[in-house]
Formats: sequence, structure tokens, C-alpha cells
Amino acid sequence: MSLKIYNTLVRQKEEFKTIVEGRVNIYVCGPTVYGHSHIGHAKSYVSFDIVVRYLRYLGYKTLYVQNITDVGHLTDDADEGEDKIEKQSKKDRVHPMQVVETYTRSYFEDMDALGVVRPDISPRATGHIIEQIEIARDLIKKGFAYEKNGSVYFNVTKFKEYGKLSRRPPEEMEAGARVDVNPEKKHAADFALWKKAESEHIMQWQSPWGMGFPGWHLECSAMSMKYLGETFDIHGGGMENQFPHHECEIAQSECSTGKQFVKYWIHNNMVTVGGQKMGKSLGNVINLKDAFKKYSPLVVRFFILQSHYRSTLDFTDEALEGASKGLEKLLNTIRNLREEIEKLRKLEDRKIDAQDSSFKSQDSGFIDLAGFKKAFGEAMDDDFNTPQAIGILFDLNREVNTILAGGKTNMQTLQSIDALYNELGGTVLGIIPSHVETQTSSGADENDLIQFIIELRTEARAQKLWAMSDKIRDGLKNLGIVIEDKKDGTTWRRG
RNA sequence: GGCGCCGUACCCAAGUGGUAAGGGAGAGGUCUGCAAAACCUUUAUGCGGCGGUCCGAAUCCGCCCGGCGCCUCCA
Repeated sequence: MSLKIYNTLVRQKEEFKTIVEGRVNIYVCGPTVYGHSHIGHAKSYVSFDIVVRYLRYLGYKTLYVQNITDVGHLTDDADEGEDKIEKQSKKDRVHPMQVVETYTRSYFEDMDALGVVRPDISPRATGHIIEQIEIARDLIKKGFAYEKNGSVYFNVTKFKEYGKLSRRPPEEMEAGARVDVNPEKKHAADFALWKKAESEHIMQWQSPWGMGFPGWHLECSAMSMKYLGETFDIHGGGMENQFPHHECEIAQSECSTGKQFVKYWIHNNMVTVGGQKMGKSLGNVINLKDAFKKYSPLVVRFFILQSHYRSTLDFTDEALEGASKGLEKLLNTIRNLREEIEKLRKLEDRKIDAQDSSFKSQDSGFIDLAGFKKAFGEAMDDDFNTPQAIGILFDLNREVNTILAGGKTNMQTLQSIDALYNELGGTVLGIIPSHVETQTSSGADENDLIQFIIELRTEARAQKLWAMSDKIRDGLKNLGIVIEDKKDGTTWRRG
């Protein structure tokens, strides 16, 4: 088996082949930082996090670039309207760059919480004005763009392949255009590479066409090609950006270089809330910081990965609760597994001291770890099928629980299982933390106190004082400590 | 109007030609003082409907019904 990726350019799954052997260059459209991130961002960046994690897991030396859009993204994609950052800065009465800084930090804070591995390079549009001007100049020189009143527009009629990604040729655009045609443009579908700035516009730069600022699409071409080359392997982004954003990126880049821009286009689907699209105009946007108050970031991540990245994800309390329970089940097993390993380690130390070799002869249930690993890989190879991969983790879970319950274990098997969980659920999916809290994993005074209370309860139970022992258990539960009586003693966890 | 997606049990969700993964919820059982956890069994002769192709279809084709998205904002 080898990795297959659904390429929007050809609308089907293709075998993944890198441009340079063993290396992958990937660019993903980053956020426009004028507000806090919402669950749509979470779905998008968790999805691409999986792409990057899996590529690295497969051994590809992966360079991941994701931009921060801090200028040029207008409130209207038809090159009209205000700059989003400037608009927010007026609202908050702070400098645009303060808006940018505030929400960039907020973005990374949320992504870190979700376990999203940071991009290798997070370039900002304002830091690449020179590169953007250079492409605009080049396109004018080559006859693909024209200047009008201090603004520069790309002439879509000069690029016969315009529309190849979104399958939306410009001829068809004109008829159904909803927006008024900008009189500066030769064709309704022409888009801005550079916009003339009015004097009150705070963010503006010197250019060959006077003071102005870059068009939204241009930054991605400039920054991706600067760091990844004129042709690179993967470009990702949200489905809604297929048109016009990505279509425009292709036009600018390919006309400028004369080469193919990107080999594989990956687009992730959208989040709906209660069956409806999530959008500002509908007022149903769920910010991550709010969502995290109710569901842990790990639950949100797990929930996202339980559906495929090309499917829409419906955000409902019922579904999140289900995901929360499911993840708890998975992590419970990991906790029990690691506690068992801890227990055996202590036992082993003692036995070795006593020169008793009988301990090691204990047999364990057979578990086909290689088979699970293979099945997991096949799921991921099939266009990053995380729901199926998670299903396999649950299959593994059942077998591990059976082994743990049977009590016939040995160190080596348990450690191999733990290593596999770490590899598949940890490194690749990022849903199994390397440290799941156990009663032995942290040694605070509080833990000793809990242990002491449990001992008292054990004594009460020995005397069959059920009312008392139940009272202790209920009391601890109210404090967030869950007690479980097992064959060989009582364990506890924070629940 | 143009382009596209989806409809799988009570809920979420894989499966895209070979006879329905997984999670949640529910039911029964084992273990346990009880509980929890765990395990076992169980819950779609059927995958929106109707036709068609095929030895064989949830999967391919056609029509119909229903829901949604992009072409404004938004990942």
C-alpha cells in the first residue's frame, strides 16, 4: 500500500508521489487574524496537522509553511469593501498591527491546545510586500496584468486555464455575477494584485504604482513560492477558498513562472452547527475559547478526527458528548495499561532482588500488534481516513482490555502495546497524550491524602461497613475522584 | 441561474462492485457487597424512494424526493 490523496485538481484520489524523493513541501492557507479562532479553524488545522504528522510518520522530510494574513483580505472578495484588519482596528481603536498581534497569539494558543503541531514557517503578508510587488511587476511585464488608477489587476482572459481548479471558467462567471462590476476591471472576473490606498488607510506601502497594499490572493503565491519553490507538492485550504482564492493563486503563480504551481490540492470541508452552516452572517459562530469551556481541546480534536476531513462536520452537543465518552473509554484503557506496567516494574525489581526467575515465565494473551499497525496504515494511506483509523484503535482496545482483565500479562507485551498506542494514537493522531494521569504518575501530597482515604475505606469494607464505604466513594466522586474496586485492590482517577 | 456535495440503525460515523467497521445511547448476561470499569451477547436481510446494468450494488447508471455548500462574509 502507498499513500493516496484526493486531489481537487483532478477530482479523484491519486497515488502520492513527491517532486523530490523523500521530501514534501506543503503550504496551507492560514488564518486572517482579525478575531478569535472558531471551530471551523479547528477542523481545518487539525485536518492538515494530520496530513503533516502522517507524512512525517511515513518518513518524508516535510517542510510545512502556513501564512498569517495580516493585510489585504477585504470584507468582500470582489476586491471591494474594507480591509478586515483595518476594520477591526477601528472597532477596537487600536493600531492594526496590535490587532494582528493579539489574534495571532490567540490563534496559536488555541492550536497548541488542540495539539496542532506548529508550522515550520509562519510568514506574514506584511513581511513580504517586496516579494508581492515583484510578482505583480512581473505579471504586468509578461502581459498578464494591467495597472489602472494606481491599482493592478490580473487579466483572467490571458490565462486560458483560469477556472481549472474550481471548474468555473470566466465566461460563465459574467452571467451569474452577483456583484457589480468594478469599472477599473477589463473583465468582471479580473482580480486585484495591488490596490491603491486612500490617504486615511493606515496600512500602505510604496510601490511602482504609488502608495497601496497587496491583494489578498497574492500573498499566498509570494510566500509559498519563496519558501517552497515555484512548484511544490501540496497546497491545502478550506473548500470555500477553491474559488476565488486558490484559482487566483494558480493564475498568478503559473503565469509568472510558466510552471505548474502545485501538484496536489487538498481541501477540507466545512463545519455546520445544528445542520446549518456556520457563518458570521448567521451569528452562529462558535469560538474555540468558548467551546473549550465545555469540552476539552482533546475531545474537540477527537471529535473532528472521527469524521473524514472531506465531510462536513456537524457540531452538536449530543455528538460532542458521544465523542467525549468514546475518548474516555480509549484513554481509560491506556491508563490501566500504564498502571499495569508500573505495577509489574515494581514487582520485577523485587523479584530480581530475590533472584526469583519464575516471574518472567508468565504468559500473555496473544495480540497481533503488527496486524493492527498494518490496518491502521491502510486506513491512513487511503486519503487520511482517520475515522477508520480510530476504529482500529478501538478494536485494539478491546483486545488489550481482555488481556488486562485476564491478568496474564508480561512486561514485554505490555510495553509493546503501549509503544504502539504512542505511535499510532500519539504521534500520528495526537489523541493519546504521552502522560495520562494515573494515581502513580504524580506524587503530590494530595495524592497521598487520597490514597490514605482509600485505605480507610478498604478497612471499612473489610468490616462490611457498606454505608460508610459508599459514603466515602460518593464523597470523593463529588470532589472529582472516581474510585474503582478491582480484584487486586482499589484504584482511583480524576474523572 | 451556474458548479458541487450529501442522505448508512435512536444519535455520530467508516465502507464506493463481493454480501454492512467503530463510537455513543438502549437491552440481556458475567464479575462485584453494591457501584464503576471491563468483557460477552444483542439492536439495519438492509444503506432516502423507484427503476436499470451485473452472477452479484449501500457501492455503477437513470429518474424522483429530501438536506446542504460554493458562486457575498467565513477555515
